[in-house]
Amino acid sequence: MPSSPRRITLKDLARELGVSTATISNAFNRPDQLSPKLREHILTEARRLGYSGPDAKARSLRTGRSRIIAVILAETLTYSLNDAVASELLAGIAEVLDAQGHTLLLLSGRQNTAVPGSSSIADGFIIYGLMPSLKLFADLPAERPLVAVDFSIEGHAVVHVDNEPASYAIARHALRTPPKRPAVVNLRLTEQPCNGRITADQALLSSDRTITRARLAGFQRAFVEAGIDPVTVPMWNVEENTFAVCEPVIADLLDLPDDQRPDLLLCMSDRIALTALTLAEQRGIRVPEELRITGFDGIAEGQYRAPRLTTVRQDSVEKGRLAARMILGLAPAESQLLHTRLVLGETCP
Amino acid sequence: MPSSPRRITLKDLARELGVSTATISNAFNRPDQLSPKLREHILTEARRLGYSGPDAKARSLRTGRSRIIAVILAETLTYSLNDAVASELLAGIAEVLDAQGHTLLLLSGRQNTAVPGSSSIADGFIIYGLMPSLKLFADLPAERPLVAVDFSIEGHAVVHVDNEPASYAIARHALRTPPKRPAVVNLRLTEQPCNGRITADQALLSSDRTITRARLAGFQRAFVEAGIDPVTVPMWNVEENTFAVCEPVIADLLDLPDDQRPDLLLCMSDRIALTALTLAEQRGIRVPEELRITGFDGIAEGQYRAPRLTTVRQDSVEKGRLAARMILGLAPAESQLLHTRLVLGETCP
DNA sequence: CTGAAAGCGCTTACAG
DNA sequence: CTGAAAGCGCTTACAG
Repeated sequence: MPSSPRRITLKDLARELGVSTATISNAFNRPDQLSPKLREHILTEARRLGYSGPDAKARSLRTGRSRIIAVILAETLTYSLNDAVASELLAGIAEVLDAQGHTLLLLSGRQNTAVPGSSSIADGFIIYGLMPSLKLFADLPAERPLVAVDFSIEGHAVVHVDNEPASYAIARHALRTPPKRPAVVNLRLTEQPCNGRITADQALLSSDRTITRARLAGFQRAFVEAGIDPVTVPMWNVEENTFAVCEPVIADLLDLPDDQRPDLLLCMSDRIALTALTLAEQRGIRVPEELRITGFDGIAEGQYRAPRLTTVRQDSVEKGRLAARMILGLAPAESQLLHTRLVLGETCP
Repeated sequence: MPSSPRRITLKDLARELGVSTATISNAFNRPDQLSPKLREHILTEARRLGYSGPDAKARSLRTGRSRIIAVILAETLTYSLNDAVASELLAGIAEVLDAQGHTLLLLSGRQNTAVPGSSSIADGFIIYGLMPSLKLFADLPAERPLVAVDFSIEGHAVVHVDNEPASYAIARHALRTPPKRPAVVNLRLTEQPCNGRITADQALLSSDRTITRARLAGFQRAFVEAGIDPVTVPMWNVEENTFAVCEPVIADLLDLPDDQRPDLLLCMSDRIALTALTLAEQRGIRVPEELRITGFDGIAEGQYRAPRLTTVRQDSVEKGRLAARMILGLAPAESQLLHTRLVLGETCP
């Protein structure tokens, strides 16, 4: 019995205890296949000899299942992990996976060099946000389940929210008090990167490329209904949903001369709206008296402050739970449209 | 050539192309082992036949390495993903792993039933925060690298920050303006769960159980130095670093009669401090005139607002990067103490 | 540069 | 309830 530094295997343990490998395997995986007494003996001895259960790599090869679900995020992991909406989604996914004895593998469609290699380990895939290229999908094992969140992939179930009606609803609410100078701050909506004012010659992404196009459509429907020609409403665009990237755009906008500065800002995300709120406070611009602001998402940070953000709440946690249930086969893999809720805060009463 | 629904394997591909399996494997893994021309042919045909590269499960079993690093979080995944400090840590870890072609598996030491089973797939482990039980470690493969973050495990490298000196520094700064009624709001520091005022008979966790004990020690050193007996400083405790859990505790504290309400709050986290700031604003208590507040962590949310939080900045992203480098063998597996930085905002000038 | 063969550590019908 | 055996899909010395 040479005590090699090598890790003990199921086979070693079987030999040691004088039983077959099947019995050891059953002790760990199918308690009903052997007497409780023998099972107890095996588990005790296993612990004593330093065997901590069947190796996951071998098991997954043998069974074809790893109990790992991969989430592929359109953005970098660094960005996604610090984004409240993506974090909520992940939390919802993790909640369900965990309860079902599965684990979460995080991949990024943006920077990741490991996707082609590592992805085949996962039992299923949840894809969040638009991928920079569709080539990625070609590398995913076609026979494994795949659910998309917040965008559509031909032939797969999608979980998304009612972006257009939600945007329409919040814009209609805001326009009930007629603004003098309404403006829209878009999130990554231009064909070419643009962090600032959108000029007339810039092409916008189509709605199959980004959900923010649907949000703009909702705003514009409300403008038309309120008798405002959408073409006359100035628009800004933000390339990334972070304070650092929003800040110069919002500063640019708030630093316009008083008679040009917008008095209503329809923002496509809470992050944009919160940035506007902070910069307005710093400049002594009173919210909502001189500037009304609306957001989108309903993240905690916008509600756990004073004044609270007027926004649209989308339940990203529930989006995550739903996607995870679909992947695990606990819910039918049918596209689901989640509804949102108008949240009236003090930034646009 | 029956086109089975089964996924094509390396072996199938070898047979199809009339070469050996070794050659196919080399085409994907060791380009230098075959002619570029043959390799190109193989890769092209592979794509045509729907073979997207060697199966990760089989590869990991064969090589013993999965290119997966597991992060085990002390809290639930739901909590951790929504906590700014944990998210920053994860972002730092992900950044390094990604650059090195590795991926991130998220596990929770708190709720996870899958840890025992799934953990053996990972090449290494990063453990964040104190585990509820040390039994967990017994199930981790002993021969794989393990790095702890923010707490110590016998025999393993640790990445942590200078909690005591940092807390001392910010308390000393705050006490430079003598407070009438200073108070401390602790984070999970009592032996028994306590969400509210800490009474004299309550035992506190020892410093090998929680980093917040070191933070309290730093505060108390500054109190003594300022001629204030720490025993006379009232303390509150918060069980979870979320707005929802902090809110009742802070409300309790702010709703004391004016002559008992603290005028200086040393908080052990930015989340606690931000909750205090929000509730103070809602009550019309002026910060910093009537109430000065300090935090700990330096999260973005505390700086991207007005007034900005006076706090201690710890670079959690760098903590994550460092831990990941150690796990991958890019940095020596030696314990590292990171330094923090005092950040003077407007909540305690 | 290529091929035949062993084996990574399991699970699972199947026969007893 | 237990045991012998096949095989999951690869990678890697090794011989040629």
